[in-house]
Amino acid sequence: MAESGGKDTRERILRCAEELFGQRGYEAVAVSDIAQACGVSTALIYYHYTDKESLLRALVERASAVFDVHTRTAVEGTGSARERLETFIESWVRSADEHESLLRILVRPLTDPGGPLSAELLEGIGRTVEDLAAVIAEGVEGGEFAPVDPGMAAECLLGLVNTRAAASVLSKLVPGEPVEPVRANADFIVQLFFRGTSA
Amino acid sequence: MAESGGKDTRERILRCAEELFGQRGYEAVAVSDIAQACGVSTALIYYHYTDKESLLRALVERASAVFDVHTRTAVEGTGSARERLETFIESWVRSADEHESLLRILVRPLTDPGGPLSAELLEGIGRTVEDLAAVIAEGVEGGEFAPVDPGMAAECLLGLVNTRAAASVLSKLVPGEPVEPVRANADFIVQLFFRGTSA
DNA sequence: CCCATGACTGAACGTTCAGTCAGCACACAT
DNA sequence: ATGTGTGCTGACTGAACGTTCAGTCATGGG
Repeated sequence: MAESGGKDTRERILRCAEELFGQRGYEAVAVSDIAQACGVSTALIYYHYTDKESLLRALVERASAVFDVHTRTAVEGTGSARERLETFIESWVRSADEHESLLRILVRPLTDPGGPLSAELLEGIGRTVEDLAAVIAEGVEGGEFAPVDPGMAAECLLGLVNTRAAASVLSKLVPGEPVEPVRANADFIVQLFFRGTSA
Repeated sequence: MAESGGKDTRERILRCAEELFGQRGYEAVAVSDIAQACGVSTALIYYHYTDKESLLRALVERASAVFDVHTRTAVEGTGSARERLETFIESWVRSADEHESLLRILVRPLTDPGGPLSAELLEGIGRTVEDLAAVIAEGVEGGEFAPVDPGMAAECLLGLVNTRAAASVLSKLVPGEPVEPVRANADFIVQLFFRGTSA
């Protein structure tokens, strides 16, 4: 037992921050909000983290760890380009569902540049696009895909999988919109990306 | 000449706000920033607009006017579902390019719920999705499209066209990313949505 | 028993920012 | 001249927020 409180609350603080940042966005959340949310004084947060921004940075690292895996396995994995992209889509969408707040933190600068860490985050997104583009280019050269522009296709693919996160925002905040099951959504994106809507 | 200054500066203020909100996001922009950007005192902004939020509201109305047209003509227009969706895509992407800041203001709550006006904005996005879904449903019933889920397809379509706005953020902030010409982008989305990437 | 250390708090400080207010300048009508 | 209204400003206020700091409390080793 003993001195367990330390690391423990550090983690609790981070999780509260994750949820609040994900729900309301970085600037809309006061440090005192985070403190209150996990029953702790504001000063304690500064005991464990140097900055408000360093809290965000810790979350971004965690988020990158979760989502970058999928891109890396798509690039380095074996199998056809299509197979690798399919598993990319499935695992990304699943992670998006499990770590909704983290994904929102990652992609936020796309609609809100000028926020904190947006330069780093955009760079990360740029790398993801390039990685996906490489896989798509492989597929095009191998005759698996039509001769599409890999860069554009990669952007669109990322746009599609991230639509998941956006859709969950929508469905939570506008009454009519139903929550789609994760699996159905991933399958839908796979179909749309590879076959389009043609009859 | 005479009292021309009134409406004129009112408009100038709004345009400065549009640019700054679009670039940095609502909360990152101080009212005094807007004032400085168009060479005017802070107090004058409060003379013309009651609130900081009312500035945003004025912009949102303007943005809705620009983008809702495309949805309405897609719903009410004549021609096959596919034709109407194609012109929707083309005109939306063109507007996205011309009114980048406005679009960013419109879609921001997707990655940043909890911001100001996010409820209204999300509702508007929800309506757009429903409208598109209706057109897609028509196409499915008429045998034009495969039997896809119209709601999901509509979400994905909107995700695709808005990827344009995101891409422009990307290309401006990460060095490697090139700016794609508008036309090529629209055509790409049309192809991807209707035919996928199949060879 | 004492002291060092780590976890934690309450109260404050400095700054930033949305919003206010009293008043100036100028045009026009009387 | 004198009033009236519109467009506009500089100086200011109150609140919120990030951040700091002095100090409390429990624990565990010497």
